[in-house]
Amino acid sequence: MKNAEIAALFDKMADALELGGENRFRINSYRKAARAIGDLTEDIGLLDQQNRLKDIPGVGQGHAEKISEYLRTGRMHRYDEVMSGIGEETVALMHISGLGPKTVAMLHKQLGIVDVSGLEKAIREDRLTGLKGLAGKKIENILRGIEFYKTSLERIPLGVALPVVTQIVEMLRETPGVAAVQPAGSLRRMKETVGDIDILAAGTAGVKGQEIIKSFVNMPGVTQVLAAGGTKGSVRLEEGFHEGLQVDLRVVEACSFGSALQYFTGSKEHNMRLREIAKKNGMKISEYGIFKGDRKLGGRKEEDIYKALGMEWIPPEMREDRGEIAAALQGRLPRLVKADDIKGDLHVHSRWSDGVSTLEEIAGCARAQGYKYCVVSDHTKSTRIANGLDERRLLKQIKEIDSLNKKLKGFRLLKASECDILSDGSMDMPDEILERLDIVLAAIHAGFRQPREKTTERVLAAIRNPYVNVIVHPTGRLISMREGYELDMDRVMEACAETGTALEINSHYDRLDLNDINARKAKQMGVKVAVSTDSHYLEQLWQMELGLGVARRGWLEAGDIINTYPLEKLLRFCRAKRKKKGKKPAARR
DNA sequence: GCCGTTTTCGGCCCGACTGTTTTCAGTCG
Repeated sequence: MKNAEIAALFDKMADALELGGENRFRINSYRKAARAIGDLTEDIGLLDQQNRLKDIPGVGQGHAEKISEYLRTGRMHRYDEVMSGIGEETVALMHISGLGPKTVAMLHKQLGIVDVSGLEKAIREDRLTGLKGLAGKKIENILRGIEFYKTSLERIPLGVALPVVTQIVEMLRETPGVAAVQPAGSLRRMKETVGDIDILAAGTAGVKGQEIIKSFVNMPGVTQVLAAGGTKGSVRLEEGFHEGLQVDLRVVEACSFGSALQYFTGSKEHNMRLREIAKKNGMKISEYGIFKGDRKLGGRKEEDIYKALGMEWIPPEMREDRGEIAAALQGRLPRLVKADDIKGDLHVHSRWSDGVSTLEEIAGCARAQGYKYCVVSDHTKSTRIANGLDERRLLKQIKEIDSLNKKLKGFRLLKASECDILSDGSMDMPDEILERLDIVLAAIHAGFRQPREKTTERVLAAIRNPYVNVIVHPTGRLISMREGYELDMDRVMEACAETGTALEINSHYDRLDLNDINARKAKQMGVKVAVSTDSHYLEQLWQMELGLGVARRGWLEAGDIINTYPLEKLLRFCRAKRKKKGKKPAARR
């Protein structure tokens, strides 16, 4: 799949064009195309073969030709053209906070600066002073930007940012004069990683925004104040919170809290689309409200904005301009799954393998969480490093769970296994043992570097096993650490739909696997999903929240998710596949 | 460079903050 590669090329071309002072709408068309290509679940090569490149939103004749050319020849002459005379490192300078296209272009032209080290040297030699718009403070800011750029290029996993935000929000709630506080931005949209944190606050009557901003930038943990005006404060945090993490606070009047929340939640693409619609209807949206002429139609609540535009309120997780606006206009938004729809966790490890808790502790904690059941799914023997169970130990665990269940009323521990899919596609446990389990999870834990075709066949073999109910962490990716294994997701999902096998959204903050795009694809292909935490200690059970975020970003409803089912229905789902045993699945295409 | 209830040309979101300026440009989200 060349999708990511091509998306990156379009992004780089957009940067280079911006640097060249190109028409901003043209630049935007490259960015839009880059994003749409990055979001594709289909192989862009396949789309090209089927002459469907122009079906991609934002890809017209011109972009389609560039993509085709690249797929055919491995080159894109437009790329070479826009990058001629300018290096990738120079283009990357624009990503330094405080530097934009104008300044980088000027530095390049007047001082011949082409990369970060050249820029640092020029600053040391004081060669920037005297250039138009550059003086003491500005240069100081650029230096700080360079420092930050060098230390932290990566976005932070949602699961790391969320606890930090909770802490800051609590601190703000206790600040005198604060009437309301709410996280916004990509964090509120539950995006898997966040670049910075946006928080919105409203003051009580008579309190000046400046006072709230002042307490915000003076809170403990702040190492650097980037801005401190009357409506906006921006800081970086020290280690302990998360070194270098940027947090922005906006303060608005209560009468604009909803419109500001809508605005600062984004995404940018979603908001741009809304504003287009507003404009067509003679309205205007800003963070202060929605207006027709001088008349304010609303802004106190977020719903006001959507209502004025004739649509339902759209849940934050859906606001990515992926069709949610059309759905809202037609009143066809899905009723997204909610936390209290979840009846149990389908993937938890005990101390029998590499977890730390006993069976009793897991049962107690899951029950306290309000769950009706919980799956104990320890590793199998091939995963030696995790103390995987062999047949004898698994049989022993089954016995223990049976006897424990007799003592539990209104709650059940489910007997299970996170069984390895071996490199030849066979299972790490014989069918006679799997048959004794309530539910069987299957996973790849080794042999990541197999070619796409081989890995796909391996997973398909597991899906065809009549006892396997869920393929867990299906792509094996670790966020910003490891790409997943190569897998033909179309064939995997077809086979899942056909056999009644579910795919997991693994909620561990490093995984979130399936991701949002694949989760939505699963639904479209009629595949059921399991949202589970893969907890190894009980303090991780909260991460269900992260997996639910992914599910909601994938437009999933309770009915799409098997652990919203009551116990009996879940067990029926698992047994149904066994009954199909003997029926040969259709030959692969 | 894309797109079409504005339809093959003329649009394409909007405002705040900073640091520089002497009325505003650049950057950011």
